[in-house]
Amino acid sequence: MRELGSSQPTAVELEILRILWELGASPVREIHARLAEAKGTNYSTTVKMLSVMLTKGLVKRDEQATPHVYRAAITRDRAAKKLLNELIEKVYEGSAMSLVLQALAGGKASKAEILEVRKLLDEMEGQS
Amino acid sequence: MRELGSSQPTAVELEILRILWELGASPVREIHARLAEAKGTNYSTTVKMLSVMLTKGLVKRDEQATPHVYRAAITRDRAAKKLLNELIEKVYEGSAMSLVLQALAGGKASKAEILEVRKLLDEMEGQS
DNA sequence: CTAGTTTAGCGAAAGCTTTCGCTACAGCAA
DNA sequence: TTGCTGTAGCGAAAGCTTTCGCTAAACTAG
Repeated sequence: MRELGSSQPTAVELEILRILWELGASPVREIHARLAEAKGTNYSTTVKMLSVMLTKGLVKRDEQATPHVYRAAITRDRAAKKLLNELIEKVYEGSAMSLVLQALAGGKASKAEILEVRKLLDEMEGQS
Repeated sequence: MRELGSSQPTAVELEILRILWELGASPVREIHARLAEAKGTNYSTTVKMLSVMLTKGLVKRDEQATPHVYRAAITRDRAAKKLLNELIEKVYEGSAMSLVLQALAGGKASKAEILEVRKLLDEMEGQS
């Protein structure tokens, strides 16, 4: 019962994705440097993780280049949306707004950001 | 490097929490009925999961009552906030608004919900 | 070419989560 | 009491993620 090409990234996988989103396409060495900095893990571990992620379709690699270059197979925004939907589904059974309210109630939004949200709300109301 | 009493709920744990949030405090039998319906797992599994969750502090139980009654140790909103913060941290390194925009852009909000968000935004601006 | 370094990968170990078999005890029924 | 049903729990198996040792191939310097 596994959906094709849709595994959710696990903890370490997400950590690697974040590095790739930040650095852009990179060779293992660079990715490892960042990962080791945060977690002190072995080079082999990084290589293995990337190979696992390749199998799962979470990253792609250019084998032409030497050393091989890896890049994220999904954008940060798409990943966020996926994880978010999962979260909404799991915790609130589908009510996105409940979650949004939670996030907003967290309170750290700047005026500029609030304005941006308002703008989006306007658009949404205009459409519906 | 484990924070005391702060394990994040795993997949099945979250499923059980959701059942508890819905039903309120319940005996194993009830929880199991729901869980089995969704996943077809064994009664023993449910009991074990609850005992694991008890150890982790995710649920509490009244042992006076027979059969024992379990209830969630955190509210739905607190759990959501925790998971959300984790998500924000992992994916956007702290910018809650980026994520909120993602959620809103999902688009399924009703007018009533949008209004509610506006109200909250008003309050926030009033305070700052 | 040769030795040393970097890159790639496999397979297995370690560590969680999830699953269940088997045991035991409590309460109720005959 | 004896047997039956519902409840509780332990310990180990199964399954996934994460880790690394060891091997080998590719590249670089001398």
